[in-house]
Amino acid sequence: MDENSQTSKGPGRPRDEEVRKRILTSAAQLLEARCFEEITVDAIAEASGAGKATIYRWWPNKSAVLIEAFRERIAQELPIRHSGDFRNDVRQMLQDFTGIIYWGRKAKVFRSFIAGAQADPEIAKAFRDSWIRPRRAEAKRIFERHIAEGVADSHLDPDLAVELVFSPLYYRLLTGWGEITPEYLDCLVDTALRGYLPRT
Amino acid sequence: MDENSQTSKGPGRPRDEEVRKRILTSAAQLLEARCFEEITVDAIAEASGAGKATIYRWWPNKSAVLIEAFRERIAQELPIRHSGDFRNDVRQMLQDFTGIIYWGRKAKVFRSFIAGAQADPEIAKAFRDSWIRPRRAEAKRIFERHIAEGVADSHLDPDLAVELVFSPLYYRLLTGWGEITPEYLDCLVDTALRGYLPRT
DNA sequence: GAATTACGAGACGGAATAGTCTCGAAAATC
DNA sequence: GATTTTCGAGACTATTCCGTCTCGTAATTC
Repeated sequence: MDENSQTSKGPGRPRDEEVRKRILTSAAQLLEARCFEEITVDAIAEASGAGKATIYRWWPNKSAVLIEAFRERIAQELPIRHSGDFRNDVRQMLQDFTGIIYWGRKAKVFRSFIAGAQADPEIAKAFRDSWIRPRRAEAKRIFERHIAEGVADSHLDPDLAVELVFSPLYYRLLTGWGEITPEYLDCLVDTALRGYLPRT
Repeated sequence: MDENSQTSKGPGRPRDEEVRKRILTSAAQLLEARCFEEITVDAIAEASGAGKATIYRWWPNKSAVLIEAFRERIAQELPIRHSGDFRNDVRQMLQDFTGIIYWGRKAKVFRSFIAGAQADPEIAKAFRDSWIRPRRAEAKRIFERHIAEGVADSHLDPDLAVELVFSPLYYRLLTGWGEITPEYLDCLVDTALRGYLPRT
């Protein structure tokens, strides 16, 4: 953040932004294969073709590199589709989400990050800020929309509703109890949504 | 398991079962304070007053000690109370559960174990077998009972119902998003159970 | 009492790795 | 061209910790 301002200040060779990007890309790729603890600074250096000293010139320590790699390369936007149908929207949302954190290439990254978060508050905060918060906000909007349209119960707390449908996915990802299949998502949506419809 | 049979076989000093218990107790205590990776065999030896060689005579490696400590000292039974009232039973179940994994002294152990499970399938299996499976079975019985009595919907899948109410607790434990308060449990039960009542 | 095995204490080997430092070359300012 | 800073490469320091081994002692069998 502050380092960038030095880039074109005084004399001396300017810092190479390309190197920084290469390091982040390599770090993100390593996160897809190994867990947080298993990734070494030497491995990041070798994979990116950078020197270790260069890595430590951009970041204060290993965690900082991996956290920024997560923020910039992993936790990207997840476009939310709005079909108009309540059940469809929720179902689609869960499927897209599962595609990223469970079925996809990056599933290991999420497991690894949540694992790391248990011992390191910095990692926990980064995970919440750059992944959970935006995802919750998007999902909440869907529920609010359907509540406003009268499709969902007006007494429904959209925050809680989001939490209720998404947490089973984290549960299965992290405990390994049961698989997440499309059929499972169907059951999940059916069961959860029954309580969200307006009372007759 | 097999070692025990040697205890009173041939000549030589018999193995001291008390030492084994002391080691497990110390390991369990250490789990309450530090995370899985931070606990060293030396620390277990020092805390229990045992020699390192003795530890390695009982277990093949560090993980095995901690896993057995978890199984024998942490994941104990959680008595389920049955009041007869559907909502009460579920509410009480969630509260007792939260008391152990979130509010209690042992909360760190659970976070640590689930973290460890992400990188080590042995830990994952131990956690599922000695904690998740029995807990799910107990909770399932409660739902089945109320389904049989007609209080809960006959179409309700008890397994899925259990998963839906418990996973938000794991979610908050592991992500640190939001606290688990008694009020939160109330909302959770209210919202989740709305979908579980018989259709009119 | 001879043989055998477990015990506590702790030395030891061996491997891994975070972060620093050194070096010569490259790229910028003045 | 002198100076300054970054770069890649990798040596180096310092630490940590698992698992084994040794030693003297205690407990048990035969």
